[in-house]
Amino acid sequence: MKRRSTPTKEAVISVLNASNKAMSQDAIEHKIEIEIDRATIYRVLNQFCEDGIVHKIIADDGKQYFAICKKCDDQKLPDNHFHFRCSSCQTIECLPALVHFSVPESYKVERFNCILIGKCKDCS
Amino acid sequence: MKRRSTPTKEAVISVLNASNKAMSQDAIEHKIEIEIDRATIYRVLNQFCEDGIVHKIIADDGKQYFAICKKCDDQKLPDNHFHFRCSSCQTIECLPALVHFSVPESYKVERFNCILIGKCKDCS
DNA sequence: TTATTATTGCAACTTAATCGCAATAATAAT
DNA sequence: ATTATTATTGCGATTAAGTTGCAATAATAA
Repeated sequence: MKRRSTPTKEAVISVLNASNKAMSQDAIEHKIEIEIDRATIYRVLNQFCEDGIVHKIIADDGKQYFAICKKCDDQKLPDNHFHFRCSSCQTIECLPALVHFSVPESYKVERFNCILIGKCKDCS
Repeated sequence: MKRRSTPTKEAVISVLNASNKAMSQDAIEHKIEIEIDRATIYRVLNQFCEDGIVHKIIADDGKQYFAICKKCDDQKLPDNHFHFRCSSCQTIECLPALVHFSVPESYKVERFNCILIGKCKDCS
């Protein structure tokens, strides 16, 4: 499916670019000036994920968060670092720390979703 | 609140003990012989989590999974290891590998939720 | 045996996310 | 420019996970 550039996509990208945090659909919707439907935002975000422009984090609240991470562009995995959720200010951000692990014989790891929860630098 | 022992609690514990995997409320309900309400199972599971008998994992599908992990009884954190979700058989299990990380200055980590996704030993 | 209160089932509710479909609009073709 | 193609959007409905209030039930203490 060929992609088209639309005001919605530009608005979403621009909000994510302006943020150094991962954002939920809800947070993105509130940050955008123009009115965009919830379903549309999800569709656009998921498309960005498919295209590798954005990565999705499932936080320990079970919700989806989306981020443009400048640091991890050149990495093999699109999203190979830890994420941090602050239990005070409820924000989620990418950490520089990469995830390292070893798995038992004959397990194959395709991707991962690793969140640390605690107090961020502004809240501790 | 003092705890009482009930058939529901015994059934849930017994199912989790018999499993070497983490289980969702739904999976637990289907495995139990007697009929138990969804809300009750959640309440019992969350109580077990509070009491440190069971630990809860939020998988990358956003759903809650519960496990009794024999390995991590004596650890400082109740749940300080990686979890693995098999993208073929959809099971989630505790891995022996502990989570190691470093965070930037002045971040305080309280707990974490780390999942690796891929093919388990039976499916690879 | 009775009293206390933790537990349960039921129904209703909340929230996140998805989906089908018709209308709209970005791009390609003429 | 104009038209045709089809990706995108908004709307409404829907699904699914999980929670909550409340009255009835049952485990434990008295």
